[in-house]
Amino acid sequence: MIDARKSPGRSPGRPAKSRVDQRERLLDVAIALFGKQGIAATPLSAIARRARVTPAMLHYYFGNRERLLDALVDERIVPLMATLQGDLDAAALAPRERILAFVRDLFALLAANPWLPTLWLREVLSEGGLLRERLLAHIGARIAPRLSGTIAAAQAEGALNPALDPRLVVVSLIGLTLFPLAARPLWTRLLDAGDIGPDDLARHTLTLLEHGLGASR
Amino acid sequence: MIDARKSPGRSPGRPAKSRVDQRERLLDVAIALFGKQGIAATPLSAIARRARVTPAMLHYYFGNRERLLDALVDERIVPLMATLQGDLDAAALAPRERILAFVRDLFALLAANPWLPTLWLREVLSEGGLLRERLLAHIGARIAPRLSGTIAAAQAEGALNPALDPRLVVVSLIGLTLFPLAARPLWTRLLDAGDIGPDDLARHTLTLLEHGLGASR
Amino acid sequence: MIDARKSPGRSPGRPAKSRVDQRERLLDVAIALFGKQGIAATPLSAIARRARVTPAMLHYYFGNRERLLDALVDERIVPLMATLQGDLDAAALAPRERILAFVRDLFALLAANPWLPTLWLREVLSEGGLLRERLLAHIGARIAPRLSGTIAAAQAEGALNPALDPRLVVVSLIGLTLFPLAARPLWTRLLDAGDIGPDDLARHTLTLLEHGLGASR
Amino acid sequence: MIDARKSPGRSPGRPAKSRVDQRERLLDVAIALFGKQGIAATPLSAIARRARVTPAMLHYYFGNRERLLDALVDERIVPLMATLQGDLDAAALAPRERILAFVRDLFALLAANPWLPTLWLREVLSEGGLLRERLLAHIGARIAPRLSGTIAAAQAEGALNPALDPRLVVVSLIGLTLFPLAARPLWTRLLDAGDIGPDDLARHTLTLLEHGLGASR
DNA sequence: TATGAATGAGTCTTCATTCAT
DNA sequence: CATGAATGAAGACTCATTCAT
Repeated sequence: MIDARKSPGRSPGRPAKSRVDQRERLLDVAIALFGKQGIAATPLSAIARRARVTPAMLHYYFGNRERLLDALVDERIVPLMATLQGDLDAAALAPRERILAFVRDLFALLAANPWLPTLWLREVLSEGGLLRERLLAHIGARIAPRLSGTIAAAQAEGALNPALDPRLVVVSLIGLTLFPLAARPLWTRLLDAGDIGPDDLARHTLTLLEHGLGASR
Repeated sequence: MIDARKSPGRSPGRPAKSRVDQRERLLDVAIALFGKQGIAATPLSAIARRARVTPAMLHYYFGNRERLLDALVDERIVPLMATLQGDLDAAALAPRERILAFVRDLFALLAANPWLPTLWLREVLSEGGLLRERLLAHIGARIAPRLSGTIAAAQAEGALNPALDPRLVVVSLIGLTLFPLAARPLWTRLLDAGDIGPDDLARHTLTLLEHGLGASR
Repeated sequence: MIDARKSPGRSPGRPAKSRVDQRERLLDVAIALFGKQGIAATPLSAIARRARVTPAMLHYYFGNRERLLDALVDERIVPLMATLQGDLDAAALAPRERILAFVRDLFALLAANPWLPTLWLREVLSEGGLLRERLLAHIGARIAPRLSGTIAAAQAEGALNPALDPRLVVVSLIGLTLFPLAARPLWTRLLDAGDIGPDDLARHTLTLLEHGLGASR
Repeated sequence: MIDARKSPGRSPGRPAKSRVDQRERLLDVAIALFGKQGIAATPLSAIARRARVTPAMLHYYFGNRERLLDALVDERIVPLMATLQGDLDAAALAPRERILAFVRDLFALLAANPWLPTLWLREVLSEGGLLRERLLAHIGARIAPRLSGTIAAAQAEGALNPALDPRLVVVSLIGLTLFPLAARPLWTRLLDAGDIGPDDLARHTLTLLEHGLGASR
């Protein structure tokens, strides 16, 4: 399962404000703003203001802008991907089940971290995205091959239409999960869809995938 | 069908350099860079350098940054959308055919204008995107309602699984077209998929949609 | 007497637009704007826009900004001062009468050229004024000595309090004429004095000069 | 009485450099240059150069150009006006005495702050002056009505020629104080009046006000 | 005679970064 | 541990000026 993560709960009452806590808080603020406005459009001073510290303190904690991004990736984004990787490795499940678990957990992950879909779209998937190079190695090594491997296995088992290119199935999976969540504020407005929640979305996608991807019988 | 548009062919050798030509050339350069690096991350000086003019000249032609974006939207993006709108209006075709034509033309449009998918992802779909407000009205008025209307019509005809929410079908359509093209450089690298062209992608998506969206029989 | 000058009347119907006319028109516009906003705050482009020509044409007619100012001084301001000089030279009148004529004509001059008081205050009298050096020689040679000479003569005749320093009388004369007219928009607002016209002002000043503030006995 | 104010005396030798001191120093430099050259003609870079800091530091202390002007008005100009207001409120004095005290203090004030007369002429009294709106409210509320009220009271007491319009007396008072001081560098040169000091000027003006130009009988 | 195209220099402003305290 | 002071570099924009046509 996926845990919401968010800022590490500091039980009020304790003196709090340990060096580590402060650091986490700054990362929280940074990631929220980066997700909302994009990294290029978010100056350190904006993060500092929101966190009610001085810009100098961001340097104190992270050294410079680049290293703040490094920290963001290493401490906030990469850890989130462990679950997904786990789903794909779960040897106990049939390939088809593993894929469905992956999609379900991906939805949960994205819904639990609202900053993630937009950030990913803008800063990882888009050319010139500021987190791209930082994450490529990781995805390329741990997620992508496992995912396409699992899909190929499902096809071998007859659980998936063998005519489809497994690599394109990967692409489609992401396009049907990440994208709808990232664009949600938009289509909510545009299609008057305030009533559609992430769960409806997940269910819709799974239906679409199963009927679309299923061997025609 | 979709025409590539790009810069209006100036046969090299002729002096050319009319005011209009120059303007078009600057828009070409601007849109290419905006697509590649994002708008916020592209200073006017970068556009000027690429076009081998001074930044002052961009002001000469467009007044200011905002108005450059206005020009981009009005002269380059909005016109592209006429075809798509036409597909959805084609009263001669059955709803199901109209949807397929829309997807096919959308693919063609995105493939012919390589700057478009990323730009759209970053600057229209993402919160805080710099073209968002400029285009929302247009999409909301001309594309979105026609598209979901056509889908509903297809369902009424029994050509589409009536259990699906038409609004979510819209979202899925975009997620399966715009997104894969925008992210292509990425997954090409990640999945070692240099051999997959836009046509393969289009075919794959149409297959997926037909089997997924089809009435279950 | 003083003539209103303003732009040289081009009777509509004639082809007009001779080179000379155009030049005059540009000077009209320039002097009006300079008077209203100050010279430093008025770019050539503003003058051009108001005159419905291109900035390049201002260069065409005047060469550059400096020379436009030269033209303004030589062709518009210096000629206005001839009357005043004449008043002071009028040998037929007694000194006291010459002074009164000077004040009266100064008022008329300033009232007939509404741009003049502010322009003079800002650009001649204030340190760093942009017309200062251009006009100093002229005033120093033709107006100032004549004026203080006339005052001294009036004192010699017993028509003026001999205890007053004639040079300070000069200063006071200007302070009681130029200044009230330049600041009129302000005190009109501030003192709710919309009903006070230039004539009232002139009458008041002459009274004040002749009798001071004292109750008449 | 009026105190000279100027920059808060930092005895050279001590490190000083407190935030407040630096700020005051920058305001000193700014106000001096604005007085000398006019606000529109003084770029921040000129102030910075004179103060031997970078332009960025002006932004550090004041945020932007507008706010620098605000600070100037609030911290340097408005406080100066308290004395004048006090003079007019002094219930112990007869109206006539209050007016004389006002003129005397106004002279002292203007003489002690050499930047003030020109600045006021150019930036408050002239149309389009950059401090105009910022100060109008203040003058309109605190100075103007008290002054014309006091004048009317003096007339009621028979201490002032009742034929004069009190509002025009206000204007004349300013024209005989502010203007001569603002234009002093000019008439000093023009009338060869290097020997006339502010005190002579004050005395002259008071004489003139009380008796006019007329020979004493 | 007049101007469209173009630019260099300069202005205001923002921002990441440094450093002494 | 934290920050106030300060700055260099860069960005958007304005403007006087030039020049070929």
